[in-house]
Amino acid sequence: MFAEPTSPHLKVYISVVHKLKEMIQNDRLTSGDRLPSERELSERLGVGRSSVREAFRALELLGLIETRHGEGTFLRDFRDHHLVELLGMFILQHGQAENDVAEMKEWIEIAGIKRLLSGHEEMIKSLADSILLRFKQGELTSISQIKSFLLKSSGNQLAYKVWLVLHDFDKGKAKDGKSLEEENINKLKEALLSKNIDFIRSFCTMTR
Amino acid sequence: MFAEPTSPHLKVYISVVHKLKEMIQNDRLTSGDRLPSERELSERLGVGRSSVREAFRALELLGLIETRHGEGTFLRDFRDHHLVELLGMFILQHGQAENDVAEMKEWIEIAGIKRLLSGHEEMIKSLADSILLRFKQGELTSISQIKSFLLKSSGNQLAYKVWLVLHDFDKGKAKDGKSLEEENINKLKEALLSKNIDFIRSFCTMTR
DNA sequence: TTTAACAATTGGTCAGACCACATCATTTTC
DNA sequence: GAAAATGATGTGGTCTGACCAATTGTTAAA
Repeated sequence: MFAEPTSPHLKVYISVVHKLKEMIQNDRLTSGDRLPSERELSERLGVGRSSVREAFRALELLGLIETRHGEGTFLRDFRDHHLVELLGMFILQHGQAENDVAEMKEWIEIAGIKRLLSGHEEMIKSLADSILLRFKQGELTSISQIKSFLLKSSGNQLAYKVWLVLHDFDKGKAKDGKSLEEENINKLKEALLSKNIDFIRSFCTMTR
Repeated sequence: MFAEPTSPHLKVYISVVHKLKEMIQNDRLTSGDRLPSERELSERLGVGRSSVREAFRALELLGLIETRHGEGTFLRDFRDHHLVELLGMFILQHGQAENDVAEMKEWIEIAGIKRLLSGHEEMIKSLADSILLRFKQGELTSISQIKSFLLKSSGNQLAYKVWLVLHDFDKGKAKDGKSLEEENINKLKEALLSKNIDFIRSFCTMTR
């Protein structure tokens, strides 16, 4: 996955990262599962413990794994990643990146909802009802939460996950606190039923 | 920046990351500049070299720094970060429905090209000409390559990177070998100039 | 049964060794 | 004198072994 074109001397810690990746998918490990100990990995892979640690530390900084002193190393839920902080630390000083994030997030929102609208009439209706209900119950209180709900329901789980990541980055910049009246929800419901993409698009961009 | 609520025992390599960050800001270091050597940092910060290395390896995996054997460690352009690949590696691992990948890829293609078409007439024209020229020169030989070229030019570098990752995963499934005649390229050029989204959409889905 | 002490496992950190690579000054060679 | 071989030095790459600290499970004592 990473460039290793000219050099046949792939760094050991990188190879460990790759091995871990394989191990995770082969053994179907999911968040919370434990990874082998540093010493065991060191033996099994025939590399020094320090190399294993370099790989672990890198993944830990990313928030992809979690290490607990005396217990072991565990896989984390990807949603807990620290990329936000990390990139904020080093990247987001660069204005361009922020725009890219916001824009791409919007692309996913629109495309995802469009996909949703291509589904059965019944499904859309019950979804719209569900949104209204949840709003009244105080479960959905912001535009972002509604968008999240819609995307999760849209059927493309990958796009939903990516959206979550982008949303993390974008958060703070977007003004998501806008008053959300029942009026708006009803309009949204109508727009969904009538497949009024234009309104939906304006709804999605309400936060900026 | 990172959570260190209960534990007063901040891991050493994390503190090194922080020190590096300060160092970078205080000394106004930019991409290409050299960072102190591992041994020097180890002394200056009063920590073991292995801890410095753990911090360096983490930042290297992220693509924030670059390490050259025998030379030293250098700051990279933040825009080259490997974040997308890393996330892809772990988000896409769970046998994500291949359909999701292909679909999302398409979303990015369409949205990216739409964005492109909202640019200046001149730009679009020269871009179309450029594609035709490169095709004749044998530089662009497949539909994917053309899409890649278009997306890279579209302006959203983040979306382009994500597309590349998705393409990596999608590759092999798509039949990209379809005969690509100059005829097709000319039609694409026309479609770009006339902003014929429908044709472009069909062009993008030609590989499946 | 409950509690206390202990042993084993695991991560956290450091120090030192050795190799490979790059650079530059020095020396040798032509 | 110019070019090529040489070697010293600095740097990253990796491994090993040591020791500390946190956690857990086992065992022995109360």
